[in-house]
Amino acid sequence: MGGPPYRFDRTDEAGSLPARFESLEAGGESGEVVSVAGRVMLVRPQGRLAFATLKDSSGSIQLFALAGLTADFEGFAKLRLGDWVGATGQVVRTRRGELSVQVAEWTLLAGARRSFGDKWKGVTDVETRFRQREVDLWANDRSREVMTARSDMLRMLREDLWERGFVEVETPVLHPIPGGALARPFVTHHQALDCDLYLRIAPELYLKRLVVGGMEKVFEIGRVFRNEGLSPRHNPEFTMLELYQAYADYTDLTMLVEDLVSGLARRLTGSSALSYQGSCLDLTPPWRRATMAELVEEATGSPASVHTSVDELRRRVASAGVEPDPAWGAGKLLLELYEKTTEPGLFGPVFVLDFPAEVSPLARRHRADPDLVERFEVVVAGRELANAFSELVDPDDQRARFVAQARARDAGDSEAMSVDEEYLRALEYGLPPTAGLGIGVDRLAMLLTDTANIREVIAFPTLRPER
RNA sequence: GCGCCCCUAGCUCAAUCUGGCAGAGCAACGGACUCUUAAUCCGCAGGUUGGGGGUUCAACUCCCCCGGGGCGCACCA
Repeated sequence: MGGPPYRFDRTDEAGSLPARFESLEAGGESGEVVSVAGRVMLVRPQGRLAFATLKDSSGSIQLFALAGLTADFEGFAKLRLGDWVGATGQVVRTRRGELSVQVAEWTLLAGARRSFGDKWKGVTDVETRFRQREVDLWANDRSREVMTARSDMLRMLREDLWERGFVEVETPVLHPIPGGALARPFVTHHQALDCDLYLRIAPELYLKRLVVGGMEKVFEIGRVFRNEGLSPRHNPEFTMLELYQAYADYTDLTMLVEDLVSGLARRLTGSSALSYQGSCLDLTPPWRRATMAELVEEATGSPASVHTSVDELRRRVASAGVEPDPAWGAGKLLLELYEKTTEPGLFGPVFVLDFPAEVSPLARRHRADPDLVERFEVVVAGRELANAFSELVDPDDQRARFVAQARARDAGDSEAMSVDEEYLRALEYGLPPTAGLGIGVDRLAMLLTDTANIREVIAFPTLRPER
């Protein structure tokens, strides 16, 4: 059979050569033969000499071909940008000081029929970059760096959690009832079972069932799907880290979040104080802790809580520019007030503590105030990064919260939850005191790679299909 | 979903404001060149200006519809 070879024996990565041959002088020959492989990024044919820049995933190296020395020199001089080449030869340094592989033998590993072509500007068109990520990754080093950083981040996250005794699990993506978050799901259909299934909006309920079963520390890093709009901070499918720890409450998780995130920043960027989109972001613990009520008062100048009169809350929500729904209680009104007046001004890192029970159907009531729950959101760089709470363990209270959600759902709230009997049955077996945490992994990757658009950290972000 | 902006050669961009022959660099193709570094030089080719309709003697340019994209708003992580 013809065509390109089925394999190629590479001895060295391009990026490893400069350090190894640091002492080689200009015009010098090392006497060492290496084989390298990669993509041709530039070609500089020059009569009976030719230079090419070869790039692999570790870096670049110059190939140096000579008519009298290189097999099929004519073919080499005709390489096109984008061709994949394997080359073998002695490592030399040219007279001008460029470390090179002096090509004796070479082979075309894959020809590029298409090339993006511009050596200087590469590919900048956003649509091309995300629709044809293969071209983006080839043309833009930065894109590969971001992908690699994301992988490093995930590895470190897992290592951290394993060291702390957490067990990684996988739970269903296809859910008979979407639960664990307030969001509109994607619907699909199973032919053999002849029933609709929903792509998960959160793994939460299944993970807590594992805790019921005795798995005291579990986590899952997985894709979740929400049928909502796209934005620079929202992709319909995104990656969530959720973890559950028995015998712990939400205060324990504040410390865990601080440690995890600042530790990642330090190991990935070298410092727990980093620069994000031109702003200084210091993730060194401890982070500020403040209740939602305190923050609203701070931002608006007058006190507000779930115990403020509904009339006053309604008035203040209206003056913040939101038409209050008559069905909203004090809790929902306070959350609206917070989201409109306070959250936009937060940069963080800050723990926003103690949410209204009304808007938190899976969280346990606050030990000091039954109208609140023990829940926090983490705001970092002006956006929500994580959400956590002491888990609701009482099956009767959970049923009541589900029923309230179902009523809202019947009243037209497409993001409200349904009553999940399977989950209630699990709770009846006994869920020990447990704290649970969710972190938006893509947003964490954005922070750590200093990228402004969630699409930068997702290899193939959701786009409208080409027609 | 609503508002504003963008779409010109394979890539990066001019020409659009003020309607008057669609251009350049890179890539590609042909050629020259024995140390280049975005090599250089000579030559050649490359377009239904996102699609459709309208106004006009004349439309990349002005108007309308459609498609795709970006940002903002809304919702969320």
